[in-house]
Amino acid sequence: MTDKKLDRRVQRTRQALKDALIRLIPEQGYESITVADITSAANVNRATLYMHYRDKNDLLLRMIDDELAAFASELEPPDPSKLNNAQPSEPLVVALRHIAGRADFYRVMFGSQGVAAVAVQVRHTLAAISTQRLQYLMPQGSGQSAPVEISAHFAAGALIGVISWWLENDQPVPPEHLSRYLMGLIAPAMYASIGLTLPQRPPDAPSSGD
Amino acid sequence: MTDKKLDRRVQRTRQALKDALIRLIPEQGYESITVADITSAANVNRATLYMHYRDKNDLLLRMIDDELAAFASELEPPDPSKLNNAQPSEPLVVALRHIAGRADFYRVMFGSQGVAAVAVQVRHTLAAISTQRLQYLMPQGSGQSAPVEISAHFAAGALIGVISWWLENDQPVPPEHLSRYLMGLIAPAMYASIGLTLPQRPPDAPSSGD
Amino acid sequence: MTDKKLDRRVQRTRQALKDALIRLIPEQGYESITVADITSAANVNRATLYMHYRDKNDLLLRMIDDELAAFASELEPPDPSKLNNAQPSEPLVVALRHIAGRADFYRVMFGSQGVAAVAVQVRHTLAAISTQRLQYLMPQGSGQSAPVEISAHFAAGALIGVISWWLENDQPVPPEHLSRYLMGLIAPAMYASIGLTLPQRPPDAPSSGD
Amino acid sequence: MTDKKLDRRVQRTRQALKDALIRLIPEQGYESITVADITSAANVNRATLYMHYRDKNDLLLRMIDDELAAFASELEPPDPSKLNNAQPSEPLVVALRHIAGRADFYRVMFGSQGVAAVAVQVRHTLAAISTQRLQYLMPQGSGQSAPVEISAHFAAGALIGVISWWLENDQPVPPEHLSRYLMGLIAPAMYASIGLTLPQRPPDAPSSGD
DNA sequence: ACGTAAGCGAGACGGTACGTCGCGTCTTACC
DNA sequence: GGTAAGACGCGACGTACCGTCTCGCTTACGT
Repeated sequence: MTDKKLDRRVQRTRQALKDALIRLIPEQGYESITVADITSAANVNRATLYMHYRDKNDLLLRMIDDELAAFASELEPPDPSKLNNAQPSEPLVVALRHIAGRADFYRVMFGSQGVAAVAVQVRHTLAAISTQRLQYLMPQGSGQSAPVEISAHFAAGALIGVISWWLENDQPVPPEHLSRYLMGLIAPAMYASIGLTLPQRPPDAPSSGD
Repeated sequence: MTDKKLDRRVQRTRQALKDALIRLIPEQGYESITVADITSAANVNRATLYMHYRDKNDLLLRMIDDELAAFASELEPPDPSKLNNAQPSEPLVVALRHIAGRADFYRVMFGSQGVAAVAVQVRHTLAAISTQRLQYLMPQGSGQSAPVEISAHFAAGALIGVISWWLENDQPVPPEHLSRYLMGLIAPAMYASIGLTLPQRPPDAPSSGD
Repeated sequence: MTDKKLDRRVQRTRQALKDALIRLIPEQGYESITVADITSAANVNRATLYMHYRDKNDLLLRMIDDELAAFASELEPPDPSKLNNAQPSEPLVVALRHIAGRADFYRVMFGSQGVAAVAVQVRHTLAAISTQRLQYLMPQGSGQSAPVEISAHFAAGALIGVISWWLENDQPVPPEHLSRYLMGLIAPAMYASIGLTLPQRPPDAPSSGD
Repeated sequence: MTDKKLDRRVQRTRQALKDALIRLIPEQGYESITVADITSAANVNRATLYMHYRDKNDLLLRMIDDELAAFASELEPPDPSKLNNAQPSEPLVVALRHIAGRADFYRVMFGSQGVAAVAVQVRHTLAAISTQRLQYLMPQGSGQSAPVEISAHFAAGALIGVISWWLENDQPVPPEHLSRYLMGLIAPAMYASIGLTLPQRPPDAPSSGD
């Protein structure tokens, strides 16, 4: 889609660069990789990278964009019954399997040697998806925006937190189990978010003083 | 504490460097700050930084360590009744207020221009605190649906997600409200985690107004 | 002559390249001109230049060769009576007029932004012509005070020196006057070179007018 | 004089760079020398050159300036009797000996691989010296400026021409002889220049037509 | 209180990577 | 077959920071 009517050489070059970057990140972390490292791993001249990307950061971010676009398009329209019943959300399992497949790469990207921009972008994408789903599930009349966004970023952050833990510990549980655990945690929170936007017990005792 | 019996000049220099870094981060983001930027903002020779810190990363991480240590010591031992009642957790409000006070700094650190290592370190610290609290609350031989660590990283990630959103949007709600929203989301998840259930259905009052 | 039975397209292309180079040299000096500059000024693809010339230096030198060949063929066989009388040497006037016609070009070529190889080639050509003339004029078993080659390079260098000055100062005197001045300087030296002497003192007429 | 109160390291570095350049020029010509060549020959980091000179051209021109300044200061004030009698001018011999000592260097600089700017600068310096001497020798009353400049550039160019020939042919005659030859050629021309500014025989037959 | 060791300013330097430029070659497609 | 368009390998450029290293001056401390 992105590279549709492009010179074959261009396609080959870009793919080689992306592959090289993904290969190198687990080996030495992102920051310490130089453009020369990438291009020599891709068997391409250093200047060639600059024909296609602004710098190595641009290369990385475009790769992440592709990943996230693929993720987003994999997700079917949400089905309330599934969330309701806290059944394993198929898309989540698919995503976790994908991540497990590139575990070395994602472990670095979400770890101390990672890139903040990637985590932020992933969080925003997940939050956008969550927002969409929550609005789909939400009772029609209610239009309060802040709580929905909060819930969405809550869910997105929680996912990233758990996935990071999962990767840091070398995926101690299979994707299917992790997915079930996750749904068991997210579902009640989201349910609470939809059913009532304030804590169940409204604070009848106002916080005295401030 | 750290600088106890140190030469006054040393204390002045180190403080000037920290202040300079904190001042510069909101202005230009972390990565693009050079050692020369920091030292010239601190009115100090460039070589001087290397007398006190390994490099600019060392300076940052030592600052973050101090922050997190202060946070952790602010938190009292968890009190089950509070979580139980889903009342605003005081330490959370305190933390949010502290963050709001340095919003410019934290907004950058958790944003695209931030430092992955900082976010990771914060997440781990929060997860450690959560683990401790969950273990404190957990029924002895409980059949919790998810391992404690997963729940802890879930909560930690969720907190970071919401706080990041809060900072990115210039704190649209006061710390007290945010804290209440947060507890309303975390509590059901954590309850589910430790094997208890909350009433699934709100009494019957539809979410009126907000 | 060079391009006789060549494809018309080839002729057009080569001429366009030469014209472009001559046009560009006064504008930005030689060194800083790139092949892309030349070809885009010639409305030709960059790769096309390499079909006809090895590089931009080859293009320049071939142009200079043409110039010098034209010069040399313009010069009639030397006539002793003219040198004797120190009358303006016709070929010299012709040459100066030609140079004045392309003053912008030659000013650059002989100036700081010029090309050493061009100056050297011009000097050698002039020296060869001078050698030829001196040998023609020289008494058979003469006891000339300096070897012919030295005198020839003396004259050639002197010519270049004066012409360079003339161009650098925007031709402050017309070619005819300059030619007369030049002969007034070269003649005594060349006479001395071939062992003759000129009358040391002019009759008595002071330099009237110019 | 130029480097008086400079850091010793600076002096050492600059000298090493100059030496390296002079050493390299005879080996590979000027153009093909890279900054890396110079600095690695000088046992200095590449970036260091840029601390002291704008680029390799700046380094070269500053060296030439030093040379020319040294030359100019070696010349005693001109003495008319010497020029008059066409005796070997001592400074000229000194200069030729100096050039012979660095023949490899100057052969390149004045040859096809040379730098136009150097030849131009040398010519201007020589012309300035000649102008000064001619004005010193000239009859007081006469104030025609053009001819003096022409004569000066004539002499300067002639010197360069002969010296270039001398170097190209591996100094076939010793400096003392060359100096005598040169004076034998220059003296009559300069004498003519001073005594009479027009050719000895004013053209009583005007050049018909132009 | 004061001499002296330390902290520090100034800045040269070696080193590594950057992003850019220009070259000469090559492929692909057009006319 | 001569070109246009443009990707590419190559190599050098000038710049930016880094971390280290003198070399002196200044300053706070310990006796």
